Amino acid sequence: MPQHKQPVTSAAPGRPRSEQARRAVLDAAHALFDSGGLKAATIEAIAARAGVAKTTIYRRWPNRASLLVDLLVEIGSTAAPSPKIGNDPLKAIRTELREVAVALNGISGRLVTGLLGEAQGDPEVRAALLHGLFYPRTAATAKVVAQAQGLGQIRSDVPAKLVVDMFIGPLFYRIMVQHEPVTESFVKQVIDNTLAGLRP
Amino acid sequence: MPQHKQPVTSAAPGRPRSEQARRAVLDAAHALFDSGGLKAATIEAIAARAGVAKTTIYRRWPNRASLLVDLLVEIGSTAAPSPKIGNDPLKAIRTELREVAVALNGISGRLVTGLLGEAQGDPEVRAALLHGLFYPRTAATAKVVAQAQGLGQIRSDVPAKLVVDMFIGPLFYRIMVQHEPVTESFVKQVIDNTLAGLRP
DNA sequence: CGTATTAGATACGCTACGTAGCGTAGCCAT
DNA sequence: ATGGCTACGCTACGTAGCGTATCTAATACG
Repeated sequence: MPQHKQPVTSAAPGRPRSEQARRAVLDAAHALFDSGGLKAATIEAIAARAGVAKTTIYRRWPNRASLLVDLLVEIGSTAAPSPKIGNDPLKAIRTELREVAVALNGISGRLVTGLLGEAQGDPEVRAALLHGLFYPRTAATAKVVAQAQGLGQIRSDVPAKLVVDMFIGPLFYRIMVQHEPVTESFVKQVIDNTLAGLRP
Repeated sequence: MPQHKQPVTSAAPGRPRSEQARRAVLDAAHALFDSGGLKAATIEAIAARAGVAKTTIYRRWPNRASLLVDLLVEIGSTAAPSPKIGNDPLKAIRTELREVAVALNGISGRLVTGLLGEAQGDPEVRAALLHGLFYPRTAATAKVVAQAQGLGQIRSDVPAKLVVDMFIGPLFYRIMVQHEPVTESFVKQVIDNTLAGLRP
């Protein structure tokens, strides 16, 4: 390991990046999206509001979508932390889905919807969304499902990924299309009726 | 009924709108979206390709999204016709969902995703999508579900709309996020496992 | 110090939007 | 036929936002 003097986080030469600038940008983006939706959160508006030059933004993010993905991941991970491993997987799943529903009903839902739209034409945005948000969360939930399968609470011949999508899909669908609201009772019914078909 | 001479569709004064122009526009939009995705289907590109003036487009549609919604409704209604009422509702549901999956895997899926994204900031686009696509289709499917409930194939205490969303949701979710493909086997598994929890 | 890099501030070229005005084309009623 | 009305294609315009280039000042390290 030829790493004599350098600490693991070797300080880069030159002026370091201002964490304050980064925060100001993300906060400004958050506020703008909150009040005016996706199309209000332009790079120029964000820069103006954050008191930051456009170039500072472009030094950190290649485009608007990447910035908003970062924002989404930040919001999403605080709003709905990964499910904790307990001794009652089914209960953990219920809690998790309720939290996801709450998050989706908030800013995250609109943001995800908008970004997924933009991701259609931009593979990098799609990749950022998948790796930053969907893969980690799906994996975490799938883990709990697998745990439930180990305890014989869910049939083991059904792929965990499928189960996760059966749970999340209906919530997501309603959030995206907005034809019906995602209420607590809706979440409960989806869980109950889905679980009924998955018991051994 | 004071409508002596006039036919029901009284001819408007002035030069009538060219149906040919309309077709050319929609076809051009279709082709452009097909090859280059949402961001390739700009108004200017569509106008150029259709051999039509930009103003002609703006005379008919208030913005790009409305145009594309019209296109989507056109594609969607031909690609996946409304489910036919047969004497085996469960089979009809399976057929319907398979067709929806095929349509979503094609152009419609990308188009819907993109438009739903744009619909976030534009209530009119959202309304157009709901009334042009989602409401009619959901209602048609819900009807078949209700029929199945009448025959005792599906529990009657579960709202038909909920059942529809439990079926469609997972497909839609995968199409939107693209974390996993929507295969025939996936559709079958969703249907089987969902139905298992909905039987009386 | 010298060097490297970021920060802020403009300015720039580009694309696309949506609008306006012009002259022409087509349909109807007089 | 003619006049009224509207759609059509064309061109040009002003605006918004993107992403880049260029400059000076600030901030770290050796």
